[in-house]
Amino acid sequence: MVPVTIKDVARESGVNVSTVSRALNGEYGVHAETREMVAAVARRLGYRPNRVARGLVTGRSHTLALVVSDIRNHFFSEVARGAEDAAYRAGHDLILCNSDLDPEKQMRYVQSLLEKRVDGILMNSVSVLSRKQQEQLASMGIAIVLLNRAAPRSVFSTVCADNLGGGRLAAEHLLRLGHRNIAHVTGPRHHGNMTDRAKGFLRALAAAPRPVEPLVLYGKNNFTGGYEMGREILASHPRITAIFTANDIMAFGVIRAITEAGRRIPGDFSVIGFDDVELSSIVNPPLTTIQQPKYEIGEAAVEILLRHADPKKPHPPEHRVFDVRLVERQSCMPI
Amino acid sequence: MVPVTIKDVARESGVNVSTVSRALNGEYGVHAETREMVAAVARRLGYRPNRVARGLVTGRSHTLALVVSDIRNHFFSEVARGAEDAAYRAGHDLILCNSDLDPEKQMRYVQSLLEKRVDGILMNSVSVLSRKQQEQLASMGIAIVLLNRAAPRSVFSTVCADNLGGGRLAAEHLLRLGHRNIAHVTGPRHHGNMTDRAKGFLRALAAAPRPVEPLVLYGKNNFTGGYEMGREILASHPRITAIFTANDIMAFGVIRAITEAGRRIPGDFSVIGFDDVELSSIVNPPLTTIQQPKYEIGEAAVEILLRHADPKKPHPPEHRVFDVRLVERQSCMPI
DNA sequence: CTGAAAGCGCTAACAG
DNA sequence: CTGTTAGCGCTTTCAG
Repeated sequence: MVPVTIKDVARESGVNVSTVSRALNGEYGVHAETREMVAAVARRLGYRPNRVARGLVTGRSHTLALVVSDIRNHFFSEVARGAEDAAYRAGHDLILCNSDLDPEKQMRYVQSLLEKRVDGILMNSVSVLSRKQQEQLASMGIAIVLLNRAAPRSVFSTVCADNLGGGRLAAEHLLRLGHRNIAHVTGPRHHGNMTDRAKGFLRALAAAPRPVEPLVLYGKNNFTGGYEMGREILASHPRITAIFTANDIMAFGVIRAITEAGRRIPGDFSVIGFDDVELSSIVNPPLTTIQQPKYEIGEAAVEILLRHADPKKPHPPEHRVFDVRLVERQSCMPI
Repeated sequence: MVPVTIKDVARESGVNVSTVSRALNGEYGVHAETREMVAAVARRLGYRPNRVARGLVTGRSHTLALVVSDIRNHFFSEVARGAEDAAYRAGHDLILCNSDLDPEKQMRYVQSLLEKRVDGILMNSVSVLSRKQQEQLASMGIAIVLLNRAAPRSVFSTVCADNLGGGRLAAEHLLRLGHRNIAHVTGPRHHGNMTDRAKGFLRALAAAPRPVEPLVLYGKNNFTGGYEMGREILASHPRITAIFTANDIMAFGVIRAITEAGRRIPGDFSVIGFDDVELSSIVNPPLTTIQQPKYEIGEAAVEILLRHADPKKPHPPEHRVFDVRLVERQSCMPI
């Protein structure tokens, strides 16, 4: 129960602790026999190196952290899985933090992670933070990768999907189907990713041969928000025939509002979402949506993080953007 | 960039490091003035205590780990959120591990976590492990809480929902609606929780005034599994009017098979699930299901873990079972 | 190839 | 109330 240390192994095998250390870490300059003997003793004693102690001297904890708003959000659990797999492959652990997008909480987490000497932090978004907090973050001397759109001037590395392109894809699809009375249902203003989706969408609609100007509704970026905005469309905007929502969950809310009112999808309304959440293929009707590679985003973020984790050789920030694609299912039809 | 240590603070404030330590940790026996002075210096220098150094001497890392099969599973992301919140409140961090139910991988994780000196491990299930591996685990001298049914003889603490009772609730509901040709769609045999759900279900059906013996189908416990078994029911068991699935995702698969065949829910088939996943209220029709308190399970598991984390005062294993409840939505109707 | 020794940053007796 | 002194378990010069 009381853990066996490197000293015990040294004593038991009649060599010095430094030799044990070298032998076990496969360093150069240990006689093969010695190495094997030490290894045998270590195994016999059930020796487990104490990584905390090692971390203290090497300065590297082999631990990364993932700060998301809420792991229950399917997007983040996908990202988390990709990140954890990548971290695992590299021999690192991943600490999970839920910030609820609360700036205070997010900063507290970062402080605490810094005290734990994590090698790097993977963060949801930093847009809720004040300018000052962001500068503070940047000056902390820890590797940080952000999970949102590339801000070219940002000192942080970023990984995200091509939200702009995704918005465009959605617009082109609706246009192609002949819709001209179109609504865009999105989250709060200035929500980084969603803003880009809206921007790509609006631009593509404006660039059409016969430009269309959609109705844009802002609300909560969840099921309830979608539901509420769906009801508003039903009540006040009778000409709308197609709706693009900034994420799938909002689409589900919109769909609920519509079907509840006895209207049909895609018969009366075409709706297209964004994300391609697991359940998008399961709902009825299956949702046409823009897919973004969530797992790969998590993986890539960790890979970048690891590349930047060594404070001795600084890298310039990297910005990686993943392509998205249209997944046609059954929630859209020609006008 | 080079971190400031307790020594720097000591030098700068003209006291000994031990005084700094005491002052900053709010221990007894430090002159109020001294404490404030030290605190001021620490703040000015931007001192951040190095927790790994502290952990080395105190023997406590203030880190817990959560080993689940896959965080993308909604059940686990709920549990993870509850666990993380509880850990955060207690000043602990949570390391996330995905085992894919692979015994080797699971044991490797545990080894690695042990080397990191985590204070406790919260684990999915241990049933995939061999008897020998389980004993090994138990003898490692680390606090472990399991997320599955209470095995009274188990040396591990456990937290789970009342799966037996949940199965019973489902049976009673279907019986109450007048169904007598009933199927149970479940996962692989010997899947701990699901086995209990089946058991509770079968018992309640057998205990009815006019006992009914259901058709029981085993398959993959995911959407595809549900879909396949749904098709089998359609093809080979024409008399079935009600289906209880061992989880919601399988219910979605069953529903898909049924609606795809042009049959209606709840008109032709009543279906009831288990879990009350977020999207159960979103699908069409909204799914009647047995709700288990996922978030609370995660919370409780961490609380127990923390209680057991101090190796100096051992506790006997705790077994906590959470009540479940029937959530009536629109996927069931009287025969 | 191996041992001795220093020290990572911090806490915890033990004196004073 | 505060300073001195040992380490925690490990890696890493530096000698030998």
